[in-house]
Amino acid sequence: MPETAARLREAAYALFEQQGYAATTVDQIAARAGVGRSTFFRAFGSKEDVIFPDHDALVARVAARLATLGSDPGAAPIGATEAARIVLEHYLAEGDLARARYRLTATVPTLRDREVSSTTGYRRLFRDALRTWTGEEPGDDLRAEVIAGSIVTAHNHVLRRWLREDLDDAGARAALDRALGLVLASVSAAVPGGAEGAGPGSEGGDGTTVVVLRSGATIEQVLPHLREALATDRPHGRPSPA
Amino acid sequence: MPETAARLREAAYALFEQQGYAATTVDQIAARAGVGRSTFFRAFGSKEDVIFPDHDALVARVAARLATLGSDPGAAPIGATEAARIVLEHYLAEGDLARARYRLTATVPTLRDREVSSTTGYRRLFRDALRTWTGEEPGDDLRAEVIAGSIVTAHNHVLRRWLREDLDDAGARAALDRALGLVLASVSAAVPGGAEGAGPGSEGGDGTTVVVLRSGATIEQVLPHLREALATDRPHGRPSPA
DNA sequence: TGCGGGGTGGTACTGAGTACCGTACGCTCG
DNA sequence: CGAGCGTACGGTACTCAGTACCACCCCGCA
Repeated sequence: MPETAARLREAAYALFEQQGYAATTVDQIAARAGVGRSTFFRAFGSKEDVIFPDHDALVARVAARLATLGSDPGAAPIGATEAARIVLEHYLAEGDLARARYRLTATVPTLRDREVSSTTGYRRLFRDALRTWTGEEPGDDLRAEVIAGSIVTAHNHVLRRWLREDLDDAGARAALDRALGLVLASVSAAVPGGAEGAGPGSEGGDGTTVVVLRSGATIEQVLPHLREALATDRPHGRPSPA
Repeated sequence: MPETAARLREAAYALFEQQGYAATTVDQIAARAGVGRSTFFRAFGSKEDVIFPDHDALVARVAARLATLGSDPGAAPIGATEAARIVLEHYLAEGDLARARYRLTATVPTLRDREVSSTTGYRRLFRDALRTWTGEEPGDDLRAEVIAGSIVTAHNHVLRRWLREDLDDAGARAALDRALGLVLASVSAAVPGGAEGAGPGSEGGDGTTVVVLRSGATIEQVLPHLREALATDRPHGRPSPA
């Protein structure tokens, strides 16, 4: 926002693209911006922060959107989709600046790590918001975590394609809708819509788990393959396509 | 493995728990271990590396397991499950050391970021291994990315509960099976063709797939639960603990 | 004119990480 | 036995990010 910070950011990006991130010192950035070194660290807390400026504000906006989910379980998928779109729209609005940042983060391991770890914040946000949907308790919220992670993954997948210019703005918006639709559809099956308890018959003490991936066949069709799988003496059975 | 590195690691953990991570200098660690500062940086590339030592070796083992997936599409879920188990077993074998590391990473933001970004390696590994399963191309592999992320999330969820001592070793193993079963079940529906195609008796055109995660039970024990699961008219079956 | 506060520049310091050199120990080959 | 040689170690010196602190200047305001 302030004039000085804008000049510093501009100088930093120019030097990074020209000499590389590691080879550029904070002194050089400050000198190019015509300010002192102290001023740089006042405007941005660190050398990395000059690349990820308004990140916190964006997180806050997503949090605000997710906070409106409240109690209505049906609102979760819609709200999550809109929250993800907030992030995408932010990058679209940044335009070339976002793509310049991508070129940097794709190259410099330090910056890539920084960006990756920043996604954790979004994961936590979505997980907490989705817990009321999945009906889980904090600390035992596997479904919420998985769904949250899938949403973030789907968003980042689309975003990355836009950053690489595989997609234009409209294409990215459409792709995000499709991606989130795919994720939420495949994941909704695991959400207790009617909120039933455990699966049928949880008395098994030996830890055997049978997962039916796609039903529709009769027992008679499945049985021989199941028998074969259970007959193996290997600790883990093989999948039995039927 | 080397004697010197072990002493350094021991000294580092002792000082970190005593004074905190930031307040401990590399000089102090080296002095306590009775070696010079140069030796520390020769053994570990950085102050953080002393906490995450054999990470690369673990990644390599997972990669090796996933590399055996090859072309058989039905092997993907089992192979992924076993690959995730490799990681869990590694932490279980570490025991108290892993929990000491967790206490550190839970406290120090820098270390937490480091650990988070390290999960990216696993995500990439699983994604690449799963691409043949999902039948996607590099760069347009949304499903593979989502499934890979879900597997990693599920694993980390269980691992975290074990680190917090919510679970003992056996409980963690069982929880990982259940968690991965849940994830793979809800996600396999989105895989085109699922696991059908190869394997014994691919006459079932509807793509029903039964995965036995841990055998040991007889058919008679499993059958009633399986019948119940197949009787549901929902498109995707739920995991059926038996 | 005097006074206070925010943005600024400058100086000095700590500590991580790197480069380099000298050295000691152990090995093999002549 | 000694000469060479590679490896691990210790020490020194340097760069640079990040922090703390202080002096300054400009501005509005009384």
